[in-house]
Amino acid sequence: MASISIKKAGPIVSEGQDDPRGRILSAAGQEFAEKGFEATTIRDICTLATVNVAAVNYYFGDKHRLYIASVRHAHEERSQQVPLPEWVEGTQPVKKLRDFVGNMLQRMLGFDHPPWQVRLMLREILHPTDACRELVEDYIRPHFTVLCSILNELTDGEMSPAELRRIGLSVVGQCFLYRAAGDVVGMLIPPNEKKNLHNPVDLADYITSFCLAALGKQAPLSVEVSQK
Amino acid sequence: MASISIKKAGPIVSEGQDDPRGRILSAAGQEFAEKGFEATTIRDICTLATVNVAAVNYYFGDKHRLYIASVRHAHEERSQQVPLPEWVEGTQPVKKLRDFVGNMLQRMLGFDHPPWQVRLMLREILHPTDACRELVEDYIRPHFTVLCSILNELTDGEMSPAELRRIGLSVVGQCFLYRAAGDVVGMLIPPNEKKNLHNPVDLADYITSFCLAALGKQAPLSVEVSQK
DNA sequence: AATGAAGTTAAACAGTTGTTTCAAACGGTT
DNA sequence: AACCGTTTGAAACAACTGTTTAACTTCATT
Repeated sequence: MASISIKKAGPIVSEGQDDPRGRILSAAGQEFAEKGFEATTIRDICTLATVNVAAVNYYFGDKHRLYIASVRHAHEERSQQVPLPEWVEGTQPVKKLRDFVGNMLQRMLGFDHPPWQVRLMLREILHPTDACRELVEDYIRPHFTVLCSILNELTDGEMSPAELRRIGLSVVGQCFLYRAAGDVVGMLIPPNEKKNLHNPVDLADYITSFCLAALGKQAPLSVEVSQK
Repeated sequence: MASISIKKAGPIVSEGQDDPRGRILSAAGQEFAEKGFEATTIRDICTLATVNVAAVNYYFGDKHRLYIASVRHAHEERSQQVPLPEWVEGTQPVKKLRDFVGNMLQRMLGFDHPPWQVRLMLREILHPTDACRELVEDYIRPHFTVLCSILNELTDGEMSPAELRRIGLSVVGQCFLYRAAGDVVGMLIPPNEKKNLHNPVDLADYITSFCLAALGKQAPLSVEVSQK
């Protein structure tokens, strides 16, 4: 009746080929990332996962709880795929900032095709649902906190937490645009320019320079760039 | 049979209360902006517009063409609602940049509740469909071109078009984050901080300062801010 | 071998979807 | 009034949706 027992993932789950729950989770993530919650059908997911339609209800209860679980699955996987860089004691904050920006772009844009995990998280950021709070607390906030502490080092503790957060958002915003509005950005700039400049490495160098210059930790862009 | 005559809007359409086509367009825009294409039903739209379900097919052919039309309608309306500022001959480029950023934030964030037009366009930017190309060419590119020309003035023509575009994207990105990821930003910062700092005026001042400092047209942030 | 829980299946359910049909109502012109 | 193209209306259509049912298999434990 009211008590439906739903199979939960144990602490250690072997996500091999004979793990229906894992296959559903992976298939659901890809479909949800591609088409969104409403446009994705349980039948599509189950076809991709090669399981019966009833399996979703059996393992997750319903479509909504499957979505929640797939978002969690996505950011857990992505945390492992692209972990935060670790710095040795005494690393220059300038280098830390450059590493962090490069890491963030790597995580957001990926090497070639952005993995579905990021696209799914992006959907949740843009149009938050129940899955958003956990995503923010477990994934986004920790990263943002690291960024703010780097900026705090960089400015020798001269700035208030509020100012640090605002600067942090400027850093994130510049990266975020390429991830969220990448298609439109690609339409605004010439194709060859996109190939030459819009790769994780050059973008990270540029965005870091832009921010360092704004903070007075490096010569302004207009001077430096115009001289080269 | 194959030739279905669809009522097209003439050059001048009175969008009064007795204009079913206009009512459908407006209702569709709001619904699409709120829920997206798939999750929005024709019946919802027609109920909101107080017309019969058959009216959508009569005036627009099908749901997809209604969507295309409503995106066009959205950016046409928004262009009139928040036109680009006009500057008198000899206006300082610094002021132009500040005006432009303020204008962009106004357009993106709105005064209080962001109008549905912007949210609909945002959806198209994030997950482009057929309606995107027209949106970019008629709405986004003209604005971006103005921004780049302001940056060109500001840097005394020292920078290449490619560099100007990249800096332009830095400006846009900082604004875009608050619009696209506003909910998550709101979760990352304390509530009172959001009220105090995250309004169009203060944000425009800050973002402009950040960019001017990066370009060496103003003292760096860390010095200026830490002294006040 | 018998048991019973766990897993899987095809089929069906009730509700909603976009779209179409066709008759009625409208509004101007003859 | 009679005509006509244009617009509206309620109802129906077939297809698809998430979800459930109940029969079936699998397989370790007794």
